Amino acid sequence: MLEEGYAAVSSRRVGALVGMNAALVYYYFGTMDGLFIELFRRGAERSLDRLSLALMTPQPLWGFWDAVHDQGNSALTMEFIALANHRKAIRAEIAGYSKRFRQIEIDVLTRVLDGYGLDADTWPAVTVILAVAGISRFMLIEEQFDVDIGHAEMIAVIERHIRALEGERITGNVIGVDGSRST
Amino acid sequence: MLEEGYAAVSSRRVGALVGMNAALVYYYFGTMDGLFIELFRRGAERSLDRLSLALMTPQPLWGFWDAVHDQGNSALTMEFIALANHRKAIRAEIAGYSKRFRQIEIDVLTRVLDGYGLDADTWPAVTVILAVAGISRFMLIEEQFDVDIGHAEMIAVIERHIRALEGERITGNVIGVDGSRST
DNA sequence: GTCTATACCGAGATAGAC
DNA sequence: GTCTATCTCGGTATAGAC
Repeated sequence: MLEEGYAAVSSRRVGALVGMNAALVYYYFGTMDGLFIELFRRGAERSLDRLSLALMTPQPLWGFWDAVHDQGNSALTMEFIALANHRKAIRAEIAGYSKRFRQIEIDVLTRVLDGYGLDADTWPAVTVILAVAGISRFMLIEEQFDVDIGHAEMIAVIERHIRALEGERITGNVIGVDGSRST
Repeated sequence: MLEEGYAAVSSRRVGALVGMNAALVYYYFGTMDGLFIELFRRGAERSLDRLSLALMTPQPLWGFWDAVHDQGNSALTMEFIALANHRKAIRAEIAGYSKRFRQIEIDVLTRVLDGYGLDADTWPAVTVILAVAGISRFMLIEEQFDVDIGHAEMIAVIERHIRALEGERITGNVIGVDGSRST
């Protein structure tokens, strides 16, 4: 799916990949849609876990930035968004998870930013979240196309603001993809 | 392509849609890739024209915001990005146009923002561009999924900053998709 | 649970008549 | 320039043996 796009994912190829028969895809997932939904769910649950961990850190803002800035799932997410364009079941799935993500981010960061003394009227927490997430994803997409004009400057600006609120990043808090904590 | 995804675009369907034979697609475009590239080019050229017009306005910042924020092209752009994941020719095409867009934006807005007295060290023009473009596109994607939590607040924050730099928006300057000027 | 066999469809692409 | 005819491939999905 990552290498050749969602259209290249077929029961025959999945079967061949795992060394089994293509018909088993239908036995286990019913339809191809079922397979895609299950695949999306597993990835989304992992991402939710990772986000929660990052937000429980002593530096939740740095944690959020790291979680959202990291590459891994970005290309796959794009593929699912394109896939959702014409598969209603998948569209509903993505919408549901997006809202869950957003709600967790809002719940935690509203308190955190308030604690840092950020004025919620000029910068509501949800706008900080949208800005960081949007800018991050945009840069990740551009990187896929080897377009990185201004990325370094953008990252510098964002990290300057995070630093002003939450202080210098303490590297020991970084949460890995597997939930591990770097030393 | 918009309604059912790029995978649903086939020579047979294109032929049927225009009431002619499927083989003509190959006569005119060589391959399906050729058709996609031509389609992308035409859309991109139109968007480039529109951007240029918006930046020639007496309020280039508002013009930029409108051009990037509106975009009926967003869903189509997502589809092309997904398509580019596994078609090298299209990937190169998108990369090239992205850089052209970015360069025009930088050329104009660097001068404009400097004229407004914005400090280029704390907020280089390219970071303003990336932020506005990234946040916009993120919200447009979310809207496709009926997720709009915090969008109104986000728009308010961005427009407040534009207003602080460029003053109240003068509606007579709005450039339509067709290049027309609203009254 | 895993397989084979198969039905059915539509994809990309080309050859060649007109 | 437009068509018909056709090749080859691989897709989704199901039936039914083992």
